[in-house]
Amino acid sequence: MEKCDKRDLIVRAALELVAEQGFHGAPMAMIADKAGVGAGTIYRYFENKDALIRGIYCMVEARVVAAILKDYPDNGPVRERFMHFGTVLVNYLASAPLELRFVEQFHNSPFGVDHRREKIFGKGEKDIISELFQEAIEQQIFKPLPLSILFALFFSPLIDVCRDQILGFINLDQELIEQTVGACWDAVRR
Amino acid sequence: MEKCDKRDLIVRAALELVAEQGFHGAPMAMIADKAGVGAGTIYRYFENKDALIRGIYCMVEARVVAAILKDYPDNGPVRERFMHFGTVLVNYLASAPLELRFVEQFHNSPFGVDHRREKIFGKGEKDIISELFQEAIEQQIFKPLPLSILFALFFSPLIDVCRDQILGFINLDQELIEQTVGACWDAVRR
Amino acid sequence: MEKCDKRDLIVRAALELVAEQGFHGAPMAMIADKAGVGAGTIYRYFENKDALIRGIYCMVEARVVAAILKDYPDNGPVRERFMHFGTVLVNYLASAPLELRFVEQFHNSPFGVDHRREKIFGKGEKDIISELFQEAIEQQIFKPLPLSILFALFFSPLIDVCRDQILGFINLDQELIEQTVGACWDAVRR
Amino acid sequence: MEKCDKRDLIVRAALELVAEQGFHGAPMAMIADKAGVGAGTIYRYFENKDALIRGIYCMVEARVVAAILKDYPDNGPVRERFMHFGTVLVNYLASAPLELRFVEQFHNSPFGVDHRREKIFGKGEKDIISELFQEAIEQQIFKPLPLSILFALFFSPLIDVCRDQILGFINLDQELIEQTVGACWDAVRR
DNA sequence: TATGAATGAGCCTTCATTCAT
DNA sequence: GATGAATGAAGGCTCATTCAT
Repeated sequence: MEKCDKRDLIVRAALELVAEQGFHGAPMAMIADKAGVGAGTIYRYFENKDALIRGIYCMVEARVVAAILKDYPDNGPVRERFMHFGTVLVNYLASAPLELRFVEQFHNSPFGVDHRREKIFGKGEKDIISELFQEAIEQQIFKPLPLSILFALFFSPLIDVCRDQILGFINLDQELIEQTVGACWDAVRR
Repeated sequence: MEKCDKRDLIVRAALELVAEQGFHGAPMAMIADKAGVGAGTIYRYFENKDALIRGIYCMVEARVVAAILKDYPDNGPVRERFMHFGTVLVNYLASAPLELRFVEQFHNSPFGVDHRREKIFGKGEKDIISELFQEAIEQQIFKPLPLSILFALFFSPLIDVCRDQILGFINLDQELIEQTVGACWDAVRR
Repeated sequence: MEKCDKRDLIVRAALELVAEQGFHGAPMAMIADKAGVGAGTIYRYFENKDALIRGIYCMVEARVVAAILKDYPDNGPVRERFMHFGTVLVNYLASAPLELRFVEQFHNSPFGVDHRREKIFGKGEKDIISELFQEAIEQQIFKPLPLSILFALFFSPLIDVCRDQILGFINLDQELIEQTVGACWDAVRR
Repeated sequence: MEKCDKRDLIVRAALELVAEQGFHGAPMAMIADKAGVGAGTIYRYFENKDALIRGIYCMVEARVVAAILKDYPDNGPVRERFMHFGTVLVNYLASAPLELRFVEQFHNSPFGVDHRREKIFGKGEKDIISELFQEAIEQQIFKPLPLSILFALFFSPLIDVCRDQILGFINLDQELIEQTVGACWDAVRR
């Protein structure tokens, strides 16, 4: 319990610092300080800073997936399920600035590329989202494009929009979110 | 001549290093080394590392814009002009891995946010692309969404796709490019 | 204990280097080396080089004041008290070459001017020496001159003499010291 | 002519920068800039930075001596001649902040010590001031103290007072100057 | 297990000096 | 003679990581 507790404190502190200040602004000592633990303690839970960063990413990813899958309309029509994905994703990220900023930092770094490579060429345990895309392609609901292009068409704009919302460049409301997700749907559907 | 020569060597070296190794992997000494100049020389051309990075970004941005505007069908129908933008952009970026990787590093950093803020809230000298978007909105060709959302819908997937191409995750050909750009068009058009 | 130990080692090393080689001749790395600590360790005890220098100065000043106040004839006649100040000061400084050289370096530097300004215009917590001067002025024992001029008349020659002694330009003994301090007394007294 | 002109420009620029910013604040490039010459040009007139500094000191010293000897009452009584030295010196230095600040920088540095050593133990070309001190000692007007102590008693306070005037810590007028020089006379006379 | 002082390699930047023009 | 771009050693400082307690 203790162990998990500290680990969590460390992760939270690092997440916040990286999100707000970038990797540069998150030295281990500062993370430890913010977490209220000794600097050396971090190394009990993570082999080194890279491992810590990757650990945080996994956690964030898991949370996002969990959010998306909550109330997921398993048996609804394809469009409804995609709209669910999109709106929940935007609602989640737009209200989780730290997670979003962190993820963006992560994606552009040696980490990001490796992680993406792993994901695409890796053992490929089927996840529910990929499956849904696959299904939509097979049912000829989606354009006959490679999976990763469809991913880009559907998710990239949403993440960008969340970032702009967080940075105060736009002001999302539910209607705007639905319109935007709808636009992404238009991009992928036949 | 000499002067331009050195400046250019420095820029190329820095671009390459940042693109391949990230900001972390591009210390000034290494940039100087790769450029074949003394470490101090960089500071004759750029006030400091930040200025160097920003300088490179501006150069890359200018090049991309130049590429996009080449053979731009000024008087063609809106859709044709957008397709031109999209395909030229993808062709350019997919064949310019260093520029693309650099730009992505740049966008996620204090630099990037500042730059974006400047662009959105700044003096706002009308650029040709914004004008085209504006026009398409007014003509009710585009969905009635904020400009920055339309930008995200149209450009984000394209850039993501270029990245995947460069990293070898997909294999673009002209047909695929056109289909992808077409999908982006579907996202923004009414 | 450990902490004080290292801090002290650093201070000693810096004092010695600055005294012997000037500020220029005392890079942080060399100080660390001489102190037998890592370069980074210095920054655990002092925010930066400036703070280190100022810290040393305060320490030296405190030591000098302590030396001067030892056996101070609180209730003796004014002249005796001044002679005490002068002779003890010279004896102390003439036997503390490092302190003296350091203080001289310090006085001529941005530090020195700031420190002097602070002292003269600052909150002005009354120190025992200023009080004694004030008393001597009020009792019309001293010439009616501004305090800082009296300070100069009494202390400047003494410090100069100490420096010459240390540099081997003269050879002080107790008699000479007393004669010199007596001369300074002649300068300030009516 | 040209040559002397440039040399002078360089000296003036360096004097000003060193006086105002200290040695740290006077890089060769900045001196060259302020002098309106090329950086390399300085090296035509001075072997290196040290030589430049020493050259400036010699110039300043010569000017001060010249000022002191102007209207020097060759045949006046000893006291009058000393009062002349003192008052002229203070008047000169108090109105020449750059020279004074420079000299103070110079004195506390490897330069200063070497220069002083040279002066005391050097070939010892008799200068007019030393001669006057010597004379006063022999006539038993002065206390029987070593020459360098008498120098310290007479000159140190005056220079200190000038510095305080320049830094705005006191406000000298002719009467105050005379009183102060008089006090210095009291220090050295029997 | 937890700590945090200590480390030292490495970073960005400055600047005295040189040398091709 | 004059220039100033180029150099690279050196400086102040940071920070991931270790280890004695």
